[in-house]
Amino acid sequence: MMPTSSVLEFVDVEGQPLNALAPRERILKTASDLFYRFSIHSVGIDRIIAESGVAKMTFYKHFPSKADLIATYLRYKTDTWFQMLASSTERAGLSPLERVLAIFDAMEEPFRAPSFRGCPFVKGLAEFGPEANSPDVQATIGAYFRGLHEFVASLIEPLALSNPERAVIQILSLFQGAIVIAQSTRDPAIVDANRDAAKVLLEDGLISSSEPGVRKVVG
Amino acid sequence: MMPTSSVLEFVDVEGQPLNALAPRERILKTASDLFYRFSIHSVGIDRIIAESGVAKMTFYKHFPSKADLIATYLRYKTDTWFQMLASSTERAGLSPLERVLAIFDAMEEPFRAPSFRGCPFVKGLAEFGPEANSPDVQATIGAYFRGLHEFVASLIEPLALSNPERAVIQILSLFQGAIVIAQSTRDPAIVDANRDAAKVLLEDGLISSSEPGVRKVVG
DNA sequence: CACCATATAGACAGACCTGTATGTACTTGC
DNA sequence: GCAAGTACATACAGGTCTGTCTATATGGTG
Repeated sequence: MMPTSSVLEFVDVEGQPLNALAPRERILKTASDLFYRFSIHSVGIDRIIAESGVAKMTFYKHFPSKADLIATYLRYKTDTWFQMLASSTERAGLSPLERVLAIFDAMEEPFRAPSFRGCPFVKGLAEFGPEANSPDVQATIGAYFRGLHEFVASLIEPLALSNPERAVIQILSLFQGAIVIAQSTRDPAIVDANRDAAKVLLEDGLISSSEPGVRKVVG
Repeated sequence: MMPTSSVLEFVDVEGQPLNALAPRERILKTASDLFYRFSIHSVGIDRIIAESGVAKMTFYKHFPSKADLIATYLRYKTDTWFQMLASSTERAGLSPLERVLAIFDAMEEPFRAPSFRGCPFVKGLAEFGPEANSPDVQATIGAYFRGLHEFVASLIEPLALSNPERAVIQILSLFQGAIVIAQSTRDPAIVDANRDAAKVLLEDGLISSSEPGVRKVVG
């Protein structure tokens, strides 16, 4: 299916009010907002249907079950988040080190948004842990964390550190930790603090190559 | 063992089978286990009552509402967790720097436990965020995060860093980040990695006094 | 023994949950 | 105009949720 245009061909404009979108997008946007603001278990199908202005049968035509909607919601969050990370890290003129640090810049804008409520995947894992019975949802969450790990690893690899895997989990910790701190204290200063911390760690001999000063480089 | 006494009156019998405990303790232990393993919203009162082998009226005599039980559960987790942190950081012979790093040692054992499911308060915040309608629960979660912040601040204060507040949130990030990483990857190596990262950061001129090489305390 | 606090057992109300069923209106292509 | 596809509106089934109710059993203390 094409994005929004398969049914209503004139609704190709982004940022339209909800009732101008095709039903499937209305449902997904409404669910995404409600799941993130509140939590997944505490938001029922009926509410999503009511707030998206859709009939119940229409909902179940597009999403066979609530679990299906949840997984779609998490994939949607994954896509948009990785796009933000990519656009931050792929800006022209960044050195390999700066590219790693750019993931912290990507957080700044979301943190300042009043609607910020933490990491959707940490929240998802809180509600759908190993003992849950929703393979689709759990797989989507797992895919995000693996994807993030690989993404950071790919950024760190060009630095040619002596212990890159260790650096990856340290940077990931600063990254995920920043989200938790920002969520609980609402202080965006954590972004600068952790970007600097990451810089120190990456430049430090502990995790970089044992000969300080030898950097493999790029421009 | 006294700090927990507000919640647990006669817990001198650790490790006893559930049915040897008083009803209130049976309820709290069962609820604690279920809330943490699954999630709070997905575990109903009926299940807690069934698994703790208690009558419904007995439950509502000890806990006026489910929200009351949840808040008590979180206070119980707060108490036990701060006790672990205290016992790790107050060991004899530790330098001020080592005391800060000791909070990472405290995580190691919980991480290796098969029952480890992440931070109960991050999970709690995922289910009872700012828009929830459970003041008691939200207050308990907020109290934990403030308490942890103050605890780390009190450990860092003796180091006499030039920007202690910045160091506090960096260490907190490594701490909370380690929990998230451990939860999603199940790799306890994150503990050593982040303890070392914290050491580097604390010893680095960036967050210690601005004249590199001049270290106020440490040791 | 009587008294009382505390426990168990289980029915019940009222709300909410997911998912299905029924029927109707609107648009589009032939 | 007609058939097919899509969406809307609403009722309903069957289950679960929290919290209340009644009735009964037990154990310690006077």
